[in-house]
Amino acid sequence: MVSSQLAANIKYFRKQYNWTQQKLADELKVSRSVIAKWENGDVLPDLTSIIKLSHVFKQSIDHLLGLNRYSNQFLNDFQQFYETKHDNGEVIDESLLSVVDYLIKNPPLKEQIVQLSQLTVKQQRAALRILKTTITETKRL
Amino acid sequence: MVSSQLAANIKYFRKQYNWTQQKLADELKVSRSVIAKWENGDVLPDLTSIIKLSHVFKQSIDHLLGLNRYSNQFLNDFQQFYETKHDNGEVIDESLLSVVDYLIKNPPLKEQIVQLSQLTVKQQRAALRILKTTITETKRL
DNA sequence: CTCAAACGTTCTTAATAAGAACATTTTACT
DNA sequence: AGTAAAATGTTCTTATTAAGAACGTTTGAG
Repeated sequence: MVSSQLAANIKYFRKQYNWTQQKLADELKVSRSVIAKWENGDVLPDLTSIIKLSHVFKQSIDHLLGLNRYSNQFLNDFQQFYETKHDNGEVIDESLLSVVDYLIKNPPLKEQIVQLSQLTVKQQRAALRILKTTITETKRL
Repeated sequence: MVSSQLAANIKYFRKQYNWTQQKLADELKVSRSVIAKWENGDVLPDLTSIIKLSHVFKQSIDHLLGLNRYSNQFLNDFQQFYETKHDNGEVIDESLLSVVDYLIKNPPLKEQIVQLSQLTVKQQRAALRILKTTITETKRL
């Protein structure tokens, strides 16, 4: 009940990699049966295993646990820093801060944005439309 | 040995809040003695307690554990700035700030990322794959 | 210097994760 | 559909280890 997402996420990410439970067990150096138990929510992985999971799946632990909160400490620092860089009165809005935090936890997404920024303006607009539709449709499911 | 930082961080954040071990224990609803053991690295908090710690201290779990995988490239001034705030040597990745600049100039994209972040992890992964494919294909034209 | 609050340690108990072995389900192939 | 093999789920036992209580030690304000 700590994190019902964890079980599902382990299974999900394992499948993303096309791994069997045995393969994942080998990666983490644990028995296969315990993987089954993690994925079924019978047992919570101990901290060592959670850290290993976050490594092999390249996910932040918070993400793995399905906790999408962010570090206010970091955001405060970022805001402070950013304001000193743009002390001409440019305003940062709240959502930018949460987006930044989100991107930090999702390097693959950040990388795509880098790629996106290198397209032509026209291509960027097209890609944005597709993204928007994708998200809208996903939410309707 | 999992994370020697955790012990120090618990103590550090507790002191930031000017809390006694007893106060923290009350917040987490655990005994005070176990807090002492956490802070001295004698014992690792279980997952439930770790999640609670990340809540009361408003820190991401990765941050609390002292795991920072975005460690190699950091924009120099932000790194300096950040290091003066946290002298524990944690880092953020370099392309982040340029991405931020890009997002500031593209509020619609920023808004889509906000939307994206509110989907389930699974949906996020799916959407990201679509975005990735979109960009890759666009570049081939 | 004192004593009270904060913190550290030891010992025991309880909780729970790990692994092995066995059972079931799913998949691939005919 | 039928079958064998691979993949996954479950049970039971053992071992690990965290939690709490009680006691000991340090620290700091006066």
